[in-house]
Amino acid sequence: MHYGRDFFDRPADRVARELLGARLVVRGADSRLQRHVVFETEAYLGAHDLACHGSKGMTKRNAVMFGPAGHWYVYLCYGIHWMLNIVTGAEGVPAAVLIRGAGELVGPGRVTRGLGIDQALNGLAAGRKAGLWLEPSGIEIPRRWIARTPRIGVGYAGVWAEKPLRYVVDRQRLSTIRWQAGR
DNA sequence: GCAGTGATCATA
DNA sequence: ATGATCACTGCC
Repeated sequence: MHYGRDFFDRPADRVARELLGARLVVRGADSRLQRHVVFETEAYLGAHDLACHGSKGMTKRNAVMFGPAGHWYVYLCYGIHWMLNIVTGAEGVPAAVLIRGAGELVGPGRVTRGLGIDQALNGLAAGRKAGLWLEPSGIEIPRRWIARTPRIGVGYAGVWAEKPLRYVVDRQRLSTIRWQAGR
């Protein structure tokens, strides 16, 4: 079963860390499923977080962030790249987790390009109906394999640019775990 | 190291 | 209507 609203209805930094090792599952046009293990995420905490889109109030673009947890927030960046986020926390709190890497897809723009994701998913609840969801892997990632760093590309955000809200698990080690788990 | 890309948003 | 901005990528 996939992660639902309860899992995402928590602080974004907590969700971002716990999504490491989870599977991002997409149902393709041929209805086959692709699974990609999430290895990099970033947390955007809410209106007080100056790197977060929600910090400037609600707009047409970011309205989904203010809605219920567990919905996809997808927007276009630099005119080319779709960014895939999952909304977290209480309704009215504009928080989300950006999925920056999963499986062989390294980088947030490559994740969406690789999976064929665009604005059609924006606002949909993560799940079977949307054709894209997250599910537990059952694998516990050792805490010491997780690196926390400042978020990428948010230099404009003052002190918030420095907060260690990017979570990365070493991909080499991740592949080792999966192999040990017998897959 | 930096150009490309175009929707979005504030300003008018 | 116009101009600045931008949670990035690929090629120099």
